[in-house]
Amino acid sequence: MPKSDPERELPLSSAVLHILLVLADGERHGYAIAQEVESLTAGRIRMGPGTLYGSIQRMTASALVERAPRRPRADQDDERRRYYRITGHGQRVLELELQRLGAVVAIARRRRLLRTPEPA
Amino acid sequence: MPKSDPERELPLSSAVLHILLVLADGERHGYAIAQEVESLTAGRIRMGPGTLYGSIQRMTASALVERAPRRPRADQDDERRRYYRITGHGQRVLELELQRLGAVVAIARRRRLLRTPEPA
DNA sequence: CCATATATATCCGTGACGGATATAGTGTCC
DNA sequence: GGACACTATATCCGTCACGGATATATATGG
Repeated sequence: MPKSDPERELPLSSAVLHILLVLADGERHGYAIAQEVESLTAGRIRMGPGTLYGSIQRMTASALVERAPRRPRADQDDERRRYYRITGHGQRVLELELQRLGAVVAIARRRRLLRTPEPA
Repeated sequence: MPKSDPERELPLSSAVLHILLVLADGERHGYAIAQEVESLTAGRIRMGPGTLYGSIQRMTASALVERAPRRPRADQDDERRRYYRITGHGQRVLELELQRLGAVVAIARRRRLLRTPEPA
């Protein structure tokens, strides 16, 4: 049996899913994550500081993400920023969750509950 | 402005989404909903009685679902059952949520985070 | 008849959510 | 230079969803 079954952590909350989705693209600091989630979802998902930093703390504790050494060149850095990256475990959990959601959407399409087709 | 904006109720919890998804197919009683959610999701989503009846209560209070008069022929009925149906409001909320999830899945596919294609 | 499945309901501990608040550096407009 | 908005993180804490435990009762199958 596997040490820690990623399936056990599903389903993810909306906040956790979107944070993982953004971090899967590369390292980000907290505030940048929140901004990118908002633009990525056309403003539908907005995270206040409580949800943002609270979620990051819980996700760090469950090893979905981890602190990353500061990256940008010092001259364009902001000392206050704290960077995070997705872990291998986080990637596995994210993929499982996306598969699960993909299956839900597929069922909805088959039942004609979702008219918009998958865009190319 | 609309009387009650369905977008305001998103994102849905996993339990609420799946209950709506099952009820969109037709009336069901509580226990049947839980069973169908489990089979529909290949056992990935299981609802204990607390989540099931608690969610139904909250969903009734927010008019996503409503009690339905008992339907089956009396000779094959079970008096204990309570049937529920999705409301027009519930249908609108469900469709919006499915569109939102479809967009998330589409983003994941574009980023190669989800390998499985949409099945025909 | 006895166990299991069906069916609903409530209780309640745990914990996520998220607005409010605090702090402080940065940028910009007038 | 002062005001204001934005950037950036963090904690506090009230509210409420979640979900296991428990209770109750009928239906079903061996």
